[in-house]
Amino acid sequence: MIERELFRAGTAGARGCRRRAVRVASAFVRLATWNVNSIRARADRAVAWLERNDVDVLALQETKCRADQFPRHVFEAIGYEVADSGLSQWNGVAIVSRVGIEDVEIGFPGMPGWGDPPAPEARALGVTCGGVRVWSLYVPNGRSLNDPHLAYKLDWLARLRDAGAAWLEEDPSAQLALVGDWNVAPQDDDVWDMGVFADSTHVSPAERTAFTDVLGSGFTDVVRPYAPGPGVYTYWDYTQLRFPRREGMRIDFVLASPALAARVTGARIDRNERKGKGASDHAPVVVDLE
DNA sequence: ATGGTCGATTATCGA
Repeated sequence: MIERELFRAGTAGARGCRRRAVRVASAFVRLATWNVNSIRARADRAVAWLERNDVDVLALQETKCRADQFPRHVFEAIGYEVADSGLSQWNGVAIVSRVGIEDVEIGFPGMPGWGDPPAPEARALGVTCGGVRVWSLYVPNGRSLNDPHLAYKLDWLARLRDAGAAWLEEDPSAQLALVGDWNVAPQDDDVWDMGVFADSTHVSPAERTAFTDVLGSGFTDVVRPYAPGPGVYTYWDYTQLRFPRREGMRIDFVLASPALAARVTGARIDRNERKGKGASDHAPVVVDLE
């Protein structure tokens, strides 16, 4: 981080200039994802968190606002660009970046829809930031094991796997990040008590297989090695005193392509951000790159 | 005690 501050401040000496030559190819170093549960309710908190944590690119989920309602100005005021999927009052995602945003794409190729508008494609937003393709994803909630929303969720994940495989086939050296709220707890340790989830979504074999299939198409969970369980979660229900009781779920993930995974130097889940009045029910997940 | 809490849109619904 010291090197990086020198680089940004332009105060590095001759030795720093050599570092700069190396750093040019690595346009950003800190990537995060956060289900904010309404960006309007959380704008001040999100801005304070960004500044405190020196984050370059932040993918947001559950923005819960139309494009015209997104509080762009508060992010632009601190030097971030904003891309917003903008179509849904409920399921929207966004990406804010201080290293620029290019090639904005709403919805991934083959992404299935659900019913009528508000547009289901708002669940996925792809942008390129500093040579890294970042997808902010809000995977559908299956609601319950017999609900047609679960079949939709499984289809959605299967199509995402297909898209991911196609991107990597086209360019095996691509730096791709699939980040967001996956609404899947892939391992038993990713919930506090499997007994509670016996007949619930998020832990069903079908959902876990769908998630694992995305990994199988060439992606890696780059956070788990730096934040191993058990007892490590990214979400705690507002009800039932779940957070103080440490009863949560690990359902937010950063999946990286091989070229991007090779750049990862660290990761953490910011559990502190779940504390206090005005918190989202999800914690931010942060990945450092070199 | 079969709820408990948020958020958005308006007495419910989704998470």
